[in-house]
Amino acid sequence: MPDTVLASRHARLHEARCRTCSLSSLCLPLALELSDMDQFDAIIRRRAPLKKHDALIHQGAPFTSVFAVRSGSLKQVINEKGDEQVANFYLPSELVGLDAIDDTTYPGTVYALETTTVCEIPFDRLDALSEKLPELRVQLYRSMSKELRDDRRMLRLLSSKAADERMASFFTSLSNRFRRRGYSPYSFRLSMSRGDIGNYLGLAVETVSRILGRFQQRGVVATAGREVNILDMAALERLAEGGGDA
Amino acid sequence: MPDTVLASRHARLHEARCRTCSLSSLCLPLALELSDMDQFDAIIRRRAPLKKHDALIHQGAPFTSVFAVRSGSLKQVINEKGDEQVANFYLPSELVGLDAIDDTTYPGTVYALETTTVCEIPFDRLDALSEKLPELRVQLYRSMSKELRDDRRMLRLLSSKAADERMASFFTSLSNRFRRRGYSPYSFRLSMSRGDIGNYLGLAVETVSRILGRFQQRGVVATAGREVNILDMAALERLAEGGGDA
DNA sequence: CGGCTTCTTGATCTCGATCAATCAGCGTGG
DNA sequence: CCACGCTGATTGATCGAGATCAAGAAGCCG
Repeated sequence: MPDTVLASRHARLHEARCRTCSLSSLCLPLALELSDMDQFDAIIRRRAPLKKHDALIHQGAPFTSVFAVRSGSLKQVINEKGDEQVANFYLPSELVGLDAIDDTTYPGTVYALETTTVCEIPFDRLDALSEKLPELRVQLYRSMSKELRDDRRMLRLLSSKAADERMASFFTSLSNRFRRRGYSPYSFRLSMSRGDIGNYLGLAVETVSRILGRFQQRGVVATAGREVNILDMAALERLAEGGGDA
Repeated sequence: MPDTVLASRHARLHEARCRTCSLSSLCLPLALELSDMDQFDAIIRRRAPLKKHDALIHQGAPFTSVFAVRSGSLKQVINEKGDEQVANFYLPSELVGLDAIDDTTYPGTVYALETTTVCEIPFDRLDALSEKLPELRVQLYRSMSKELRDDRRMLRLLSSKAADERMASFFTSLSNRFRRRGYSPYSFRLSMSRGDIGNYLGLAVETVSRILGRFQQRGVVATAGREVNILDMAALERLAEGGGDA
């Protein structure tokens, strides 16, 4: 193994510490003191970056760890008898694998949508450490609770909203998540395909396309390929909340 | 306050101990030793039974406790601008309120569907106790994880299944939950109205009715009012899994 | 440049929503 | 105890949003 590789890996490992991670204020160690953060840091396993289409987790594999997204993005796909269903997207600072704790296997395959790096957090170590660090424990409860709440939002979306409300909602959700991470909430690039979006929202690809067209006509959201520009955030939010017309 | 009331309350409080509760093997203290169970017992607050239509939790109220259902059943209703959406049903041994930990208010109103008793578990006490009892902590993680997983199942249902698959899925889910609790998985009484079911599954009441009629014709499920008889479980499960024809 | 996949646009068809009417329970009060 | 009224459930008729089928257009990479 050439020196340069070793050197760059060392650099990566070094920078991959929570203390220096720009996401630490959004991620699990959010509420920890510096000294506690070092303890947390010590249980984290660094991972080589995933390439697009690589699987981080295989459906049915035994649960061992949760993963924090460091950069890039992922999708969770649940396969039931050949029928594939996109169940979730994960952006930086979000935790992957919390839905596997219960029955000890991962319920879906998680693919990288682009080049993606994650921090692996072995769950037994995390649990043990959460015994000593109440702030960590609470943060873990909160992360799971937040995911529950988001899922309920999604349930509401799917069971009672029309196609354009779903799309609007999808964009406002992404927009908010980018905003929290310090990126522009108005202009971003989708890492998932139209197919993924449609599958996730319970819509046909063609419908996704058509609705994007309509949004563009109405001057609400402009899309060019995977580039998204939100032109009228207020209108978009009105749409998302079921305000049939905007 | 007359003696009889005091006496009966005392009796209720006495019997309402995890150690003697028939649900303890399904509920939070599931993995606890007897001595630990007493500690757990000590933080639980007993509650007077709820009558049908009573609200256990009001949407937006500050989060303080989770509740374990002891008998009866509940529904969670999320109200967004006058639009009501049934987000969940809770049966005995299930935990209510886990989705409120994150942002410190309850996201929906929880109504009793019939006479219902619950155990109130103040969350700060629970968290503190979970520091000492690793089994309790793990059980709490597992409960949340299970709910996450169930929600994902539901998402899949709503985003990609047809009306009769949803109904079939709803029945198999209920059936399994009754089975785990030692009741007949083939014959039970619905505590929720057709309206609630339709709202929950994203279907119109009329559609629910029609599908029940179809199930009955085909000899899969017989319903008489709120009484349900599953006649052909295999066919029902095939239907639920998207086997279009049964 | 060809051979992919992904995306868009158009035409048709279907499932389930909606509207409307009747029916069955069921608690209330005369 | 029964008639009344109310809510919940069933059944029928119609309509529309979105799926599906079909065909191009536009990226994208070897």
